[in-house]
Amino acid sequence: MSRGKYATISNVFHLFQKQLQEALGGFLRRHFQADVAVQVEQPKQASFGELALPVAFQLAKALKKPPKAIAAELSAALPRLDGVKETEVAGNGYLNIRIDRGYYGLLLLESVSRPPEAKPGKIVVEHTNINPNKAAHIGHLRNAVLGDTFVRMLKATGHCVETQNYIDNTGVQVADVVAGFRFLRHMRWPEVYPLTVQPRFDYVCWDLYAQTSQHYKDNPESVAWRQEVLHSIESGEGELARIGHTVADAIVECHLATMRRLGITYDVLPRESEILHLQFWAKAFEQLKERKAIYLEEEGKNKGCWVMPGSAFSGATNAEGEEDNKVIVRSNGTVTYVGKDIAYQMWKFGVLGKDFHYRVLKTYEDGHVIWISTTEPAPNEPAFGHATQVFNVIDSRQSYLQDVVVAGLRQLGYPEQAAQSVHFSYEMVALSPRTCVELGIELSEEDQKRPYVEVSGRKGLGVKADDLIDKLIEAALGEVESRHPGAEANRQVATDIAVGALRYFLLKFTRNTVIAFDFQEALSFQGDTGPYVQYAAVRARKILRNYEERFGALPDFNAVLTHEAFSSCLEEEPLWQMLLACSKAGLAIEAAVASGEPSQVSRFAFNLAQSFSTFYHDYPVVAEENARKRALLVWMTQYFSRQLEHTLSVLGIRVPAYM
RNA sequence: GGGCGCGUAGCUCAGCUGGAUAGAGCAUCUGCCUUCUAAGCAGAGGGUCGCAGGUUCGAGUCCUGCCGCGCCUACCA
Repeated sequence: MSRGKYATISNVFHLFQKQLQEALGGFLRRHFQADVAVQVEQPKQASFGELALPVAFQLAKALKKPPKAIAAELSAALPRLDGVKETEVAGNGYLNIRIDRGYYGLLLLESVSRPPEAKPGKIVVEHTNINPNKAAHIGHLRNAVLGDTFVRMLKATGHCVETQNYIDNTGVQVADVVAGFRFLRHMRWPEVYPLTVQPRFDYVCWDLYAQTSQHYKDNPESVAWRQEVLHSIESGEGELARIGHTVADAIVECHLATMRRLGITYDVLPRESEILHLQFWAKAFEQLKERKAIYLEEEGKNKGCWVMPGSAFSGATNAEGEEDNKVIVRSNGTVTYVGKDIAYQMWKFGVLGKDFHYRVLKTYEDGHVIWISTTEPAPNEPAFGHATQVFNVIDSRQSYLQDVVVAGLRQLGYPEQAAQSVHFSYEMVALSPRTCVELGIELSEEDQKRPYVEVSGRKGLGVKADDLIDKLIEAALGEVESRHPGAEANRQVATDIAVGALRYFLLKFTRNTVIAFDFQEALSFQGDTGPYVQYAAVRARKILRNYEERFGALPDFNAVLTHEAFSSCLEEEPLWQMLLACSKAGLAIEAAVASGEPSQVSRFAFNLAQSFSTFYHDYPVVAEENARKRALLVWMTQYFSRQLEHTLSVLGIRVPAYM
């Protein structure tokens, strides 16, 4: 739980825009007695100026005048505003504003980068949440990368964030793998344990889980194994429970290692086993009954179950046109997953009236500590939870269940917590038919016609995360080797590129787009990709290095870059456009946080990189003969470098040492 | 049946609270490596924004109805 380490970003454009809005708002009140919120847009075309005000359209109705006339009147009456060079009426009534480039350049030069203003409250983001019974696949990666990036975005904008990764170590999926070891492979704990300390134990379980699922399908009576394992795990006694814990703990380690490769980590891992043993559910059950959020069904198909009425969470009706109630406690007295999830969500907000204990699971070289829940108190335990807002990163297929959880909070009398519970949903990652063929997956005729095929852990159908990362590293290594044969850091560079490519690939789609995963696309390092953006960052650094080698040091920018210098140099449109784009980094990240859409950040990074690539091609910096212009170019390179690298750090993408 | 989402260039996707001539990447074609690395740059072709109505100064964007596709709708998670 921490504020960002992202110390700095220059957010001048945002501030400039705000000032302008305020000045204009004041003017409108005085001049037209009109109290309107001044909207500011980005003009469609750069030639229209830097800011477009549709204010005349807003006023047209009230003033009963055509927008164009109002815009003209406004333009004429408007007092001089700091940093505004001129205003212009365009289109059907837009008031376009051209920024004084010299003024703006100085503003950027003098702007002190400072940490974002600390926002009040505490945000809990829960992501990853992979069942600890098999290797992670690309679907899990989308979850983790989205969650991790959103965490970075929040920290970069000054929020206090705690990252949780919930571990369902007592569930059906773990039970099935345990059943596989014990009953299918007839192994006892002493035989299972050595496997768990082998590398890629998660791959062993991947196959075993698929095998067990298939066995259930062929021998339905063997599903009884699952019950036996679950009972053992729940009581915490017996060999099955022991195998279960050993397996789950080992797989969690595998998952943490996989995510670590992508720069993803967590603050705390709350486990299902502690929710069970600390009786979180009993506490929630009390409250749910007491506040009449659920009731005991006395007839019908749900007889003997405690259910939440369908009216509480949706207007959905079933095939018979009746409202669908949701079973929270089964007729045999056991609680469903949703029930436990309600208790967990209450805990996140600190309204359950119970808490975990914690111990340190591991400490990384950089000092980062991951805590894990325990049942026993320990000295100097940190406090987790007690959030003011909670984001649950969970795929959109579970929106129904998330609705039930939120309804639970509302019915319990926690309307604010309900309102602050956000299902940060995203669509699944499927496989393109072409990739299925590559993987040797046989497709039915039906599936061949579809644009994508759903992955299935149960069937062992999917692309394992570590395989994909390995494949990306190999591909990147090939490219790096061809450019820098035998160079020392090639392995590290290839890894940075692979991770950049993967994270970018998973982030470039908006959340509600189904990704049809395709190897060819994911392995591409050209165009709209992570490596393209990294390449721009690498080139910018190289220019700065070359400049220092050639001239000893960077120029004294404050001395050389005057208003006049900026004014004349920034007459050149491409230079101005790039500078302007760079100055919008902070705005882009804030907008992306507001809309909850990490893809906006990756798109911004790409556009910025494009803008620099053109600059790189058109303006040889070090070779520039005019000293003043050379200073401006190298300053711009430095400014770009800072802004892009900040944006990349928010995306969790590293800048390789070379490319 | 109901809930949610999607349908934009050959393919994969952007398009913020309605705004100016609908944008990228890939693929195709044409140029550019004795110049800070060509994982790059410049350019060309390619569109009835699923269909039909409506709302208004203005609709890819909002509303209604269709058509097609996906996911969800378990005493599984």
